[in-house]
Amino acid sequence: MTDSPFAAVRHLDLFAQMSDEAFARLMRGAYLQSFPPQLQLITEGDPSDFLHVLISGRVELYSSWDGRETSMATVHPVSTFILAATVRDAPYLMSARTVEKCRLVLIPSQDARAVFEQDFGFAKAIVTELARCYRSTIRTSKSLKLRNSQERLANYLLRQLGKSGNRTRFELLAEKRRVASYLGMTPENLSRAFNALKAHGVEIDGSSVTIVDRDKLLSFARPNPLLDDYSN
Amino acid sequence: MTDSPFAAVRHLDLFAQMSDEAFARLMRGAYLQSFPPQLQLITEGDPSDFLHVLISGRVELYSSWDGRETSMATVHPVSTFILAATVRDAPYLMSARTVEKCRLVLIPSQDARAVFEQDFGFAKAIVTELARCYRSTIRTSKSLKLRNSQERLANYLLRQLGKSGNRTRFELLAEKRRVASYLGMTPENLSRAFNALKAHGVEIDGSSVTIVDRDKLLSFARPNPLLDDYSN
DNA sequence: TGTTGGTCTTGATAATTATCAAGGCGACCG
DNA sequence: CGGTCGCCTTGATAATTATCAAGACCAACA
Repeated sequence: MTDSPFAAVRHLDLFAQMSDEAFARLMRGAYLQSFPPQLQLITEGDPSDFLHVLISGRVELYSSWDGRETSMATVHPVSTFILAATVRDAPYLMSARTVEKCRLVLIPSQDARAVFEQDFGFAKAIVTELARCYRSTIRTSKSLKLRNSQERLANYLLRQLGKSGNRTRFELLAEKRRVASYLGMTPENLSRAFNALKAHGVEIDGSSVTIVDRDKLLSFARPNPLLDDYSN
Repeated sequence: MTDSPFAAVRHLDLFAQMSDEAFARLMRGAYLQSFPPQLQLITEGDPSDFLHVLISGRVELYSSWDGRETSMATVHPVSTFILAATVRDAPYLMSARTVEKCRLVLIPSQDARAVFEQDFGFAKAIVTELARCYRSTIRTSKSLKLRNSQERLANYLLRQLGKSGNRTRFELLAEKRRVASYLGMTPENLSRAFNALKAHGVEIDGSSVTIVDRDKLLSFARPNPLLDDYSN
């Protein structure tokens, strides 16, 4: 086990402000593990045994009820997930599965809680991170309630456009069925929504999206920082 | 200005763990204010000037986009709202209006942030509170994506039933149009959903709800702690 | 006591979204 | 190279939800 994955953890905002001693205590029981694609890491409802830090690969968070399933988020490296369940010592609210081959650092939840009780810097960083997650989820909820599926897709594409550095052409970072579920619709509906957006300056070829007319898309999507700016 | 509202603030989980000194510093610039019904307290997008503590009355949190509006939550005393915006020093994501006559303690956000930086107890309490809010919002989002409107209403009624101490008859604590918006539907649709639930053991008379057959409602609603138990 | 304004309900209709079925396409693999 | 599998798309249809319009009800109030 090399030192580098732990260095990557250390550089995360969540762990950067804590003392070396507290970080060492946190990592004492932590370990790095690799997982194959499509492996279920977490089952919702289970007790939160580990704080997960994704080092490489992608992880999908999803939830189920009564045989239905919905994609809640995709986690990209390097970041943590299920922080809230860990600090509350409560069951996971979402399941997690690897999308591709992944490396994760697993930190025993009781260690995370113990260090949280002792290290002020860690506690402060957790506040910042949880506030960010909370606000992000509020935005998701607003988007679901205030917009129809075409509008959600249009704004999703604009956000992806921003993340890709405003190159007019970019790749969807997940399969369409996953994107559909994330946006709260069926794959069929997503397909038709893409067709509808052709009239608003969007071209799609496989997983490659081209924003032909950004202004036209903007005037249709009406993005709003209170729904679409996930940075704060 | 009597001392009692500040005592009520002190007893909130969020403020109970901090030092007397830190609490005093926090309250130095705080003040109690009364507001009439239907008054807009906060406009989404505005900078977060004050951490709000509701002492009496009810406050509705809501959001708008493109002329549409949706109810996000109803705040009951004694509790805080817009904590996340305050700690992140970010714009409010939701607007707030009084439902009835309200008394609020307003704590300058910069004081809250300053004390948060200094007082470990306060920081820890914020973590707990934010994690609770975050998980609550995740549940809302899951409910919106995994359930149709009748199922959302059925489970909402079961939650209200629990809150009322399982008395079979209880009052809706908000106008139906507000409940409808909170649950992500129109008032007309809510009205029809209530009619549909008659077949599953629910009787409605004005704002008074009677659960005639709890088991029948349970078998229709299929409540799940991962969606409906807002306590942790 | 009549008026007024709001909410709630109901019916009719439209829009949105989901479901079902079939076929196309591409990747992977024997 | 042919076959198989999964994903995506399209069409047809159904279910869900929203919109529009009208009327009932109720509380506040002059």
